[in-house]
Amino acid sequence: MMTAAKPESALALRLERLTGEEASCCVPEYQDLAKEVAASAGFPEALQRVRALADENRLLAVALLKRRKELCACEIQAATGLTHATVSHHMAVLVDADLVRTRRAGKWTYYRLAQRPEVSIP
Amino acid sequence: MMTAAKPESALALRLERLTGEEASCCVPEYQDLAKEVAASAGFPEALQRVRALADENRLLAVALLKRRKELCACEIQAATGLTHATVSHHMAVLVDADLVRTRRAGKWTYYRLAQRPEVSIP
DNA sequence: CGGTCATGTTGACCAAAGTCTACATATATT
DNA sequence: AATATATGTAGACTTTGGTCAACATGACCG
Repeated sequence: MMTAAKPESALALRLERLTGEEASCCVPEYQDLAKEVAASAGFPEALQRVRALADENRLLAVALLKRRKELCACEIQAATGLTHATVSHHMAVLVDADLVRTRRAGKWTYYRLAQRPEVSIP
Repeated sequence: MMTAAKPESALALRLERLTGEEASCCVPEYQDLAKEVAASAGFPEALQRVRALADENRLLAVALLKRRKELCACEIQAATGLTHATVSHHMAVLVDADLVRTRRAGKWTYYRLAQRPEVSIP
């Protein structure tokens, strides 16, 4: 189900590395602020959401789901012209980001937008 | 100034390629809908915006700009721990996407959020 | 059951994008 | 002018991530 690993963000590592070096003007202040923001509740979620939308085909999928309430995987495949494997991958990313929900009906898997598919700056 | 080329979207090419082949269920319908949506006014802009935000450091930058009204490049460098070259690159992406504006004051370049830095599903 | 259809999963390939060093430009200061 | 500071640019390197073919799963139907 597309496990989204979070192995110690590169940003956090870089900020850590920077600590103590050349404190030119107001480095520590902005460093602390950055750490605070990056560690805040909404930041990782917001990042995951915008990254999920930052692909032409995934954005198209959610845009289509905004117009048709539900679409099955094969319909999204038809709309995008991708292989079913790629469609499955993309939809998993959207589901992981909680932008899309799934409903299983027999052989078919239907996708629909989550209640609040909004994205915002954290 | 970071020219964002738009060389005949891969999606459009794939949709074109698919036309006429194996019209299984309702392929043409969703194909047409997809083309219509992808070609609509808001789609390319929305895609550019979410892609601009879909990076940890750029999202951090706009999140900081949401708290401090203005930041100069060196402050963003301090906050992210990146080199000034990389910061310059990232901010250019945000400016290109019209999420951030610049103001030049002597040696310093100040960045602030654009009036409507919202992102939405097209 | 055995077969077919719709979908999920895995591994490999490759293009896109982030990052850095080195160099260039611009503004201010002495 | 000459030097220092702040930022932009160009090229190379490296990682990320989109894509597909091949295989696996799961549900329906004869």
